[in-house]
Amino acid sequence: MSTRTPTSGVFDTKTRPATGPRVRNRVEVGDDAPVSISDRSTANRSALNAPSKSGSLGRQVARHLRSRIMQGEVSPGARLPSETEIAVDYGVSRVTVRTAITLLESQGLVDVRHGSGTFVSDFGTEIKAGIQELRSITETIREMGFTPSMERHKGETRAASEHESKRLDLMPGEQVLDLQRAVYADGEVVAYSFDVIPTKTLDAQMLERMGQGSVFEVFETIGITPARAMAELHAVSSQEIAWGPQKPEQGLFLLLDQVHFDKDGKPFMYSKSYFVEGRFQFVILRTR
Amino acid sequence: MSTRTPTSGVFDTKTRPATGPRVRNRVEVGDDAPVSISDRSTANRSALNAPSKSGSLGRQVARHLRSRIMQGEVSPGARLPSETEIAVDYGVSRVTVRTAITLLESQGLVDVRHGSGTFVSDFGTEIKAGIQELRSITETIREMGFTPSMERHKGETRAASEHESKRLDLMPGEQVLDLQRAVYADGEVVAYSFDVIPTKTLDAQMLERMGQGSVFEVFETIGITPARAMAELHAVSSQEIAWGPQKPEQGLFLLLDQVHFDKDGKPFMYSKSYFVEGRFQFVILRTR
DNA sequence: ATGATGTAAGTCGTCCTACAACTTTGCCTA
DNA sequence: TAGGCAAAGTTGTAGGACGACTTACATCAT
Repeated sequence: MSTRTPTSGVFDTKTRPATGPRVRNRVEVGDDAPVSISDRSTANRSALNAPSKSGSLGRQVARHLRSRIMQGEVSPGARLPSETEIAVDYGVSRVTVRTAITLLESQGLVDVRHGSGTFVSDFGTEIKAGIQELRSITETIREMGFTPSMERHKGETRAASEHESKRLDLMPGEQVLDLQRAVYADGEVVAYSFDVIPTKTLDAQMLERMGQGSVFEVFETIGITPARAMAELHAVSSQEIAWGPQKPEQGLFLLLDQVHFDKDGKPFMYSKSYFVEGRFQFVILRTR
Repeated sequence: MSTRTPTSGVFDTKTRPATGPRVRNRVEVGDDAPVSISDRSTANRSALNAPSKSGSLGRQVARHLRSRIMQGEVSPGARLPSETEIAVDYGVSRVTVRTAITLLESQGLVDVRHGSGTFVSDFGTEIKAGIQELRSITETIREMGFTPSMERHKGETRAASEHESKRLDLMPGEQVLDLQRAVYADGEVVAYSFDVIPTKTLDAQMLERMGQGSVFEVFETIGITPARAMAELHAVSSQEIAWGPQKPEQGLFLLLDQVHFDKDGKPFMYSKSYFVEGRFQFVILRTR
């Protein structure tokens, strides 16, 4: 933020130096700042190696920028560094930065204005609980600042129903793991989760681990990366869904009925998540 | 449904080998076809002028490609023409095509595979009723293949409530138009819509027109373009919402509680849309 | 015949350079 | 003082080039 005007004023004949209006501290890149790999200017380049080396460079940069924004490094409404600066910073081309920013913009996280700059969306950071980002329930709860936990109510293998077979693209009668769990946030029930997982590609050990932690983590270990989910939304009023002492009185739920696909487009899980109305805020950012 | 047949699809007007080396038995458009507006090779260039000249070139191309895909010009699973071909076809640079395709990919409409091509997502075309695309209810109904209509139940100006003032960023007690309408699809009620619109920037004539057709169209005429909407989802069970002969028995609704913003981030409408459960299918494509 | 292998063409990913279009701001002029 | 001009900074688009990846096909060894 050091505001240093190029006061060198080398040439003041009669017309003022051709200094630009904006007083921003430019870095004078072109002249005396050769691009060195170990240079401070490419500080963020290495940061891409650590956790997020999957996907194209553009996606990696997008992920990294996203996390920086989410952590509040740039406050909502504020301007990001210019595309050129970011490019130098990460040691990539401006094209790559642009694809990254295009992604962030389509997520509603930033707001690109031609001729002016790229700005952090005013409510972009509130979308943490957004549905459109594909992440597990526990992940979402954690990002909202609560402590997630789960209680297994049921976990057995059985034959898939006709409806499930259709959704999961299975042969009739194939075996599936039927997992029923209650999801807690800070000790309060927020959802009841019903997962159906084909057992074909799983061994007994995997099945056991499914019940404990995050189902997605187990899938990761066997090379299945969730890529997309097709979700239907419904309002449900029923007493047949919940259980336990915290069973909600009115039995009103928001149902997320979804099929999960891996990166090859193969369905690998069918889940119905009944969110207790009022205890979990769903937010969607709709864009053009 | 999701039987992944690598369909040789109905995409190009010409036939095309599935994938691979593709010995270029095609028409060799790019070479001897100087960019002429009336030329066949740039047939789609002019198509951009008609209805969708707003936004950057990349967005225009994205919109046009999107509509082509939605109309079934390219069947799900089939490959799109290469980026270079599309670029020639539209008379734009490959950079522009890439930004367009990046947008479509982030919407889950297509699936880009490095070294192979860009493919129409297997379920992308089923997302017509998707929430994340910002469009009016009537628009959505029309895209689903039904005929939309509306019946105004109430339309009066009054002072904004505290809750509404907060959402719309108004001074306490400012005047708003309270619009209550029933939304029909092929003659069947699918939703009850409650819109609240600040009257500050509207004259009497506008207010009258709001009640008739699409509210968004009226906004368009005064230069307000909806850009984003922040929506909350809720399950609601109540007998106080609906009216008329088609009032649903069980009173179960999916509530879309949303604030609409223009391109400058100013809120201009607050609306609660109660969708009758079971009559309207909400689909969300969740991506990483 | 069969299977492995190399090769070539096609396609997306990234880079570079340059310029156009737009926005902001200061300064100058009228 | 009000208005307009100009320059710098920013994003948008263009064109060319090359690398990385995928796939079909020809070739070769077995």
